Amino acid sequence: MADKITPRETNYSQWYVDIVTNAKLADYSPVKGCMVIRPNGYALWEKMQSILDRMFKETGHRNAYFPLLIPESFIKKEAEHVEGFSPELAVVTHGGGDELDEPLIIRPTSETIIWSMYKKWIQSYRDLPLLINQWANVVRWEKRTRLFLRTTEFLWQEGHTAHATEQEAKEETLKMLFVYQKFVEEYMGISVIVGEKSESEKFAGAVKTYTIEALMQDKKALQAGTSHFLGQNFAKAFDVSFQNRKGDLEYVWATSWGVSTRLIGALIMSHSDDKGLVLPPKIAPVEIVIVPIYKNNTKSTVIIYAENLYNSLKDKFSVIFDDDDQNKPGWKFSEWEMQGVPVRIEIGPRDIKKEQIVVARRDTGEKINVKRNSAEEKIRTLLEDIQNNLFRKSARFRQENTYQTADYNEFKEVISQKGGFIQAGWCGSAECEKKIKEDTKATIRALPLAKEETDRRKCIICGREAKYTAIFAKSY
RNA sequence: CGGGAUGUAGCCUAGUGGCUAGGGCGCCUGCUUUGGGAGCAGGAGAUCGGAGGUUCAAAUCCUCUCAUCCCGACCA
Repeated sequence: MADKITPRETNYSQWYVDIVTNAKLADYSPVKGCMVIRPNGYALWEKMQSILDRMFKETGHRNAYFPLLIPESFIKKEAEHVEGFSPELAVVTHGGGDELDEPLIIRPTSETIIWSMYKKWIQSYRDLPLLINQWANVVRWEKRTRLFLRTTEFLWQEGHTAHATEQEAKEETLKMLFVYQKFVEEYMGISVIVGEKSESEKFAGAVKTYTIEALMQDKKALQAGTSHFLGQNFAKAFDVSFQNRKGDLEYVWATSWGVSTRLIGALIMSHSDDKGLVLPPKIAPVEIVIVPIYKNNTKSTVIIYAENLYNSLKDKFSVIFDDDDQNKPGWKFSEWEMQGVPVRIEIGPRDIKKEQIVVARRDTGEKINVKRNSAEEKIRTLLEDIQNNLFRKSARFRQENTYQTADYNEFKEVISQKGGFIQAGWCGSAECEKKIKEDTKATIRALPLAKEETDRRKCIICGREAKYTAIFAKSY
């Protein structure tokens, strides 16, 4: 059979599309730019949700749900916010057969509706902090869409918090940024740069935007999560104030932070190979698949042996026993590899004789023989090993594709020939940032929080004193 | 929103004006198989993306339109 997945070398974009469709993660919808998330893709999202949701709750947040439809006037209340989002709004003009008095927008994000409610809920410092998260869908009318990475409608979570002091809101912003970092690195196995966004790249309406940036296999950057310090911008726009202990009225300080189904795209482009999806065990909906191998005369023996193993594992792992009689083992191997299952167990008559099982790992393709009586322990270790290996690979990849330069010609050379992250000095001016973008298509992905010792004290463009060490890259 | 490509069965595809649109995968039935995408036999499935036009005759030519992908400009 012909290969279903276009090799990365041949066409990286097509490879990505092939992975998504062949692993049955998503499919195109009848509406342009929208996608259907299929059970395999949705199971991934549910897994991410459950881990993140736990982390949000551990940091004191509660879930709520705000409406999909927002009065058009709300979005216009914050100047930068409206400017940023106007081009990508979907607007509802009719309802129940009649034209609406005021058009409704479908939320592109929920700051405005949430802050209109916070106005009602916050009067006193005793009402603060208010720590709310919501899991929702949002719609942004995009010119160019790509499965998971940028679709017209997508799923995400958005945290919206209100605080009595600037300091506390800033701490919250960073706290959640680090929650994202932990989640993406420890669970998704993706190494990220943690940093602040430049003025031109920050969220419309934010005072400061922070980001975790990952590097995909094609050496392009992907913003994997953002956390914003909103200052008092929305509090002022929606007149949300509180009385402090002294009885004075003050505006509330705000944050918002989100990750989306785009993370699934990041996951695919970080770990997967030409055989299909590769999933880190901690995020894999199915950790183990057992494939029995038999001839007619050995079938019952093998099935019983395999079923026995399945029963001993099923309470400890997420495991599937693929006893489908229609497909041959080779077909199953390919299929489960395509779907990214981290560990495959093969059991045939030869193994039963030796009281062993064959264990194949998805990340390296390596097969090992494991004694039946130590199976559980070995598999547990192996899953951990795969998880660690994927993260190490991701970290090494990012490191190996991060360059440092103080010379603009070299900068341009690296961006166009190699890709990856480039660390360089930046004076902080929008002009220099713009020039780089025009020359090379690279943007500032982050101003890393971890200040590394560098000797790049000059701006890569203008040669003036550098205020920042910036990470540049072409991005999604 | 510009440039390019593509639309023929669930998927891939042959078919540059001429008879009943051909093949592969998948699907259904039966038998044989099963350690890296099995074999044989039989079977179902297509108003050729849509609309209009040219012609004795259109999947094929023309016009319009819709959709998707790829590449750019804008964005989680």
